[in-house]
Amino acid sequence: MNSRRASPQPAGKSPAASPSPWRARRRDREVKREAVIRAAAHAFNRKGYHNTSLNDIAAALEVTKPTVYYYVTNKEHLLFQCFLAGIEPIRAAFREVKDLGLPARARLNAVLRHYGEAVASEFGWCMVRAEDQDLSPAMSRHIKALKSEIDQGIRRLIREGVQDGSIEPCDPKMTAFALAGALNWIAHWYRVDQSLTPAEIAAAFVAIFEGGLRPRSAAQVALRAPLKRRVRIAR
Amino acid sequence: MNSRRASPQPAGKSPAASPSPWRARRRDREVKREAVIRAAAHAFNRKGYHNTSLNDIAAALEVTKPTVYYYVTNKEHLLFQCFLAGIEPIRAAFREVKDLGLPARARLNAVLRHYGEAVASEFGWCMVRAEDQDLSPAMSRHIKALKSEIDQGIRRLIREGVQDGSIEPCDPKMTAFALAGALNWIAHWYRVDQSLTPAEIAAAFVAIFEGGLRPRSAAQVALRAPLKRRVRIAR
DNA sequence: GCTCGATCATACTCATGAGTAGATATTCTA
DNA sequence: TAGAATATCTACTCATGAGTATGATCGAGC
Repeated sequence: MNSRRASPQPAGKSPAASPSPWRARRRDREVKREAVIRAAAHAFNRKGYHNTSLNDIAAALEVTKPTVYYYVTNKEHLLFQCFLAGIEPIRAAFREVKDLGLPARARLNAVLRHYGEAVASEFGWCMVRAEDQDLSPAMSRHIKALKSEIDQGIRRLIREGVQDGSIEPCDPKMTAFALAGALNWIAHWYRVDQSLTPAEIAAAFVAIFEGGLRPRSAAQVALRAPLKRRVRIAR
Repeated sequence: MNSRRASPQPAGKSPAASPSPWRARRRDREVKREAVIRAAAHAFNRKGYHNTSLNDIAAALEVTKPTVYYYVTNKEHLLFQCFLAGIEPIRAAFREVKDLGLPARARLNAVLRHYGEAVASEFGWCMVRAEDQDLSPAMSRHIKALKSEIDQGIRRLIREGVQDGSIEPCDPKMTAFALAGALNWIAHWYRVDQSLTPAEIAAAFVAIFEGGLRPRSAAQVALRAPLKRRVRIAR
């Protein structure tokens, strides 16, 4: 669509040389573009996608609608950008944790903590709530693929955990749904209840997932080798 | 608005006598009204609230828009009716379980099972996704109150469980958020993945909540005695 | 000072969808 | 069978919001 920027080398200049006057301009433009995306995320967060008009977003930035369209191609792309901003930290968490040599449950917990924080972030709503229903088929496929990547990553960690004995045997699919669901839901209530930080919430949730509701007695935990958490009955 | 039904006694007839020919008529009307609500729930389910027009709903019923308006006052009320239909079984579950003399965890599990089934039901989407953002302030308050009632009910069961020793000590608020969130999220994926029945899913989730991810050895499960003081040393 | 491209505003178009006014058809009762 | 409810349709109004055509402005380089 927008092809103005298609040829960044004005032909005839030395290619690799000087970042040239554009660099600054570009950065400037990029900064504004990001401001638009942040403003959109904020508005979507508060009022929902459908109840937010591009006029609203423009007004929040103290510009007019065509200005917004100067930076993004349309509303759907705007949502998509918010989605990407929200999901990227989660993908990063998977990469980060990959080669740490930890047992799978520890890796899973680390990922879930990042996941929870991402959902409670500015872009959490957009990430969690970008629905097929609101999107063109192409965009829907794209988003679904990214979501699925996360889902599969969680399932894989669960499977690995069951194999290395750090996770109680369970159905990886259902368990992944339960974990992700609980965390996703944070986006629905965090807005109104900010008594905890995202990190605290994520940590609390991970603790709940780990232990489960059923009370556990002290003795047994010890006999699982590599674990450090202890429980004691104080009579 | 619609005041045709305002004076059911045509003045001059004996008031308390004969249920009169109206009864049948009324039932008929009620049947159609429910059909409208079901059709709406179905459409909301598939395409979301904002992407469903009343024309769509009318078309699904093979009538026209004004006919739909003959049975419901507006789109928002329609969503509200769907919400009520979805949430009622959950409220019923609380009542049902109340005087059963079970330990709190068993009562909680029963409620959660019903909860999960409700979310996976036809009206699950509407119940879970009826957002303040889409509703008038009055309606929003009403829905929030009903949702809060459920939330408080779950928290109460958790607290009772911690007291009677059937539930591991935990923060009731966070735990309730985690449980409800995981179950609510079913509404997002059940549509596309129907490999399990709602009851099976609910049961699987409850099992996950109970046990947690941390492996537990076989022996210990048996020794859950009535009441003991337990202290957990975390980290 | 002039030109050119980047940026932004004014003032539209156009489609969609909620909700309604005012017929018309149907059915039940007297 | 007249007439009164009841039920449904045709044909609108009206507001909103996405997206655009077009022109003004501003700053950098010559």
